[in-house]
Amino acid sequence: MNKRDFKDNAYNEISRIVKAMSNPNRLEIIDFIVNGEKCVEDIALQTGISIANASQHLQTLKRERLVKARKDGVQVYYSLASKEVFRAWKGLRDLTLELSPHIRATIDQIRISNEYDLPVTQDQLKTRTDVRLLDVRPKDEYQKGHIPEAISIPLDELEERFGDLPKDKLIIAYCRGMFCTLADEAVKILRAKGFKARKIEVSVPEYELSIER
Amino acid sequence: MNKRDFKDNAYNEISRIVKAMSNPNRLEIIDFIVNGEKCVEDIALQTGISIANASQHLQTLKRERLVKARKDGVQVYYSLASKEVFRAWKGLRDLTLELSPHIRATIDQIRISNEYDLPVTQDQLKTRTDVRLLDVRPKDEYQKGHIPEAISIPLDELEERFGDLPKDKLIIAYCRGMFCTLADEAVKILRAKGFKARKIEVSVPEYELSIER
DNA sequence: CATTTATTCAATAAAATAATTGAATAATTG
DNA sequence: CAATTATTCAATTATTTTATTGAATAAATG
Repeated sequence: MNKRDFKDNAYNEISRIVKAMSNPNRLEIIDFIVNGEKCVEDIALQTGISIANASQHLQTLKRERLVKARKDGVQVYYSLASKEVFRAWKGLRDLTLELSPHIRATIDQIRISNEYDLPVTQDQLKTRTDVRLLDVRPKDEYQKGHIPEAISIPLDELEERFGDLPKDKLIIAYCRGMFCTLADEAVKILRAKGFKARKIEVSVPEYELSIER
Repeated sequence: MNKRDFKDNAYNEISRIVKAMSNPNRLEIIDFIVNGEKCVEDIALQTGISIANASQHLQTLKRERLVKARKDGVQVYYSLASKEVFRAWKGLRDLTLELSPHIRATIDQIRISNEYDLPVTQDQLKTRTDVRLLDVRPKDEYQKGHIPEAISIPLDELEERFGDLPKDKLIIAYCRGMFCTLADEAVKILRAKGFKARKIEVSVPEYELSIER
């Protein structure tokens, strides 16, 4: 094999992987299943596309080995094939946030329109003892992995569980990450009830990646 | 703006950036200009495509702000817009190496067919004093940035400069990175002349990234 | 100012790709 | 066996992508 063929080979292979990630629906699927395996119906529901379409997108991702499938009864659960897939996804997401200031602005706007203070960074989190970390994702995602010390109150149970939360501490809510608004909504509700509450932008996979080094 | 519109917006934006990176020629261009700015002709020559085609691909990358252009007299020099672009590229490359073992195998085959020992890792590099680090890229790339302690002998000057290299030390050659064969060729030549020589896989941008943390 | 050189632009044509839908199929469970 | 769930298939449609020309533009040189 000559030099040119070798290079063509390599760049074509990368291109195929990148093309598999280049569709908005597939990007959203990746960003969703990062929080734990999900069946096709969950994914269709979350992304607002048809089940057949979701299945097809999942086949595309599977063909390129970006996701793995686990059959449990009649359902097939999909999850990311490896941490490396998450790293690549995060690289692309962070790049886009740098290159497209308007996306960053939209995120901030959503925060501001929900009457937010500045977000809390991950570093601040470690040094403060006057806070209570709150995971507002669905229970199953919490059970598959969460940030240490976090308690689980899924957003739709929040109204019934105000009693489990301290009034004197700052409640720091997190959810699925950058493009998820669960924690934003939780903070809004908590503030209306007189709690001190904020969102933190870090998600579980990002937290886990950050403690690896 | 509702939740769905916000998400569509975000994933569409990422998708546009990813699509700009999804073409094999553009991936090769990115991987090439990582080593310093290059004019259109250089890029066309390196990738084996026409000048008009190279220019067109560069416009696509520029439109998405992945590369920046600097005009110098009659030439336009292109380079990556930021470190974040390199990080994203590296994420995709590393992901592909994990997902496509056959690419890794091809790289190793090229190494083996050139009679190589196991490659030296970056960590080993720091602890050894019995080595001489050799940058075999074109002079201009060395001048734009190189690994500390490395001396510059472009591959096409190697035959005339054997005298500048020690016979008693291990010569560790590096070039543009994973898919570049300059260092492989240098090692082959050096060994034929009785030098102890190896390639190291790390490139300058990867080295710089690694010392950042 | 005319010429040369590098790059971009515009238009074309070819090719490939791929997104979506609904119906059909297959597998599992009760 | 009926119901549920997931996957595949085929057809349609749309869209995009890409390489190739040759002309246009811009800067430098004689």
